[in-house]
Amino acid sequence: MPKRDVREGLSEGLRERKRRGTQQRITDAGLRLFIEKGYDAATIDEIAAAAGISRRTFFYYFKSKDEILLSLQSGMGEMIADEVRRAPPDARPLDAIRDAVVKVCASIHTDDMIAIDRLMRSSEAVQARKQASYVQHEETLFAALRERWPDPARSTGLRLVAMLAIGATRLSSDMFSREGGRRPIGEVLRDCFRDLETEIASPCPSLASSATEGG
Amino acid sequence: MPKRDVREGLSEGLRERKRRGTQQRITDAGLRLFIEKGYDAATIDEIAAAAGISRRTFFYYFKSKDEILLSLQSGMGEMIADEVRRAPPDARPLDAIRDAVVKVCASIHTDDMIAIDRLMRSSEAVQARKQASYVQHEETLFAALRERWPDPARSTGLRLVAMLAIGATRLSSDMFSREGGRRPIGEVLRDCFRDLETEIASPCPSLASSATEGG
DNA sequence: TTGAAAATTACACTGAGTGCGATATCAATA
DNA sequence: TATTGATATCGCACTCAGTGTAATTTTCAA
Repeated sequence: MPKRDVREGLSEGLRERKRRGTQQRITDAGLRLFIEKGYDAATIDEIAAAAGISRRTFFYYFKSKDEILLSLQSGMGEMIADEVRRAPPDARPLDAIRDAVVKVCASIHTDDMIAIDRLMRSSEAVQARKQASYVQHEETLFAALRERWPDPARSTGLRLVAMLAIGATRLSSDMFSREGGRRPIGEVLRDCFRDLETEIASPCPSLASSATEGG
Repeated sequence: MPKRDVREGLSEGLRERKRRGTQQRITDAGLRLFIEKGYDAATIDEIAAAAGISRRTFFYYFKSKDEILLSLQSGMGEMIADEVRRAPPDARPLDAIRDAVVKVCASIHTDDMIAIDRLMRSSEAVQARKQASYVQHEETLFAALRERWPDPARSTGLRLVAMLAIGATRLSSDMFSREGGRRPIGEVLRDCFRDLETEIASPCPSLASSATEGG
């Protein structure tokens, strides 16, 4: 009698526990070695050895070396999207996202954030993949926005708002890291979004604007 | 008599001509092979052979395989920035950028654009580096914006406007490629920027939307 | 207990990218 | 013309990331 696999999420037993353990050990070993010797100098052989597994098993857990770093920020997009889904329906999308981002970022260990950010900066390829993961976040967020404000006429606009919001987040976390975390991330974020609104929304509507003027 | 090295840009002689020729041959060979066999399957050995050079010389011209593709869109950022520098000073930044982007994109062969876009989509690493190059464009554009509107208080806002504009460009070129180039790129771009303004600038768009409800 | 699925491993292979050193070519000068 | 220095070209050997394959062990459910 099959015991109804509905309990999938609970205690998947030894297998699942081991799996999580191994994954964690790889991440820890990787992070430690990256910090110790730099991203490029730390080889997969070393990481695998430090994690107590074989080289081949590493690739069973991670598709590539940079996934170690990428996996650390993979949940962000979903977390922000979830917050947005909970936003009051009469809010402006941009406000809803700002509040969501502030809330999510507040829940992250800032020390780790700075360390990881520094690491990512040390390799061009990783840096590039990080940017790509932001695009992923944009799309996740966009999906949430469309659920909240389903009018298809607004779709493209919402896509851009998602871009913008993730962009502001990117800029904020950048500033935050470069400042060494002196100001709280929430504050940096709010400032960014405020500056954005000042720049976009308010500048004198009196000026002749969108004339299709060739130059 | 040293002939005034000021003429650097003109006909730097045989050496420079050869150099450009080789670079072009590598690019051509690479592009052809990428299209023929796919990005991953085309090896550097093959590309070098097809370009009539040695494998080692390839790396003298390009830092890596993906640089062949990246080099094709490397000028974009500067071109847009130059256009922005020429914009009337009373224009709104976002309008200035939009016009600049429309102008620059109009000068690009769309067939190539679509082909290259498809290629980039075929490799995650290249895709990632492409995103990274957009960030580069953002920064180039931001520099131009700061020259035009130097008020330091607006700096962060302008940084975000640059993000936004490049984002709109990214989205447009994405839509354009996915549409297979049916609509002219300039039109797609304008629509994007218009949708953006509608979504952002208007005080409360959530109430007065024409409910074009679809499935 | 048994059998399927998941996890782990070794081995061999391809291909990107680098370091090094040798040789060739260009461009200018004595 | 010979010399010289910078720029190009090339071959070789190396490291390392990532993959394919196939064999072995471990977990888990029936």
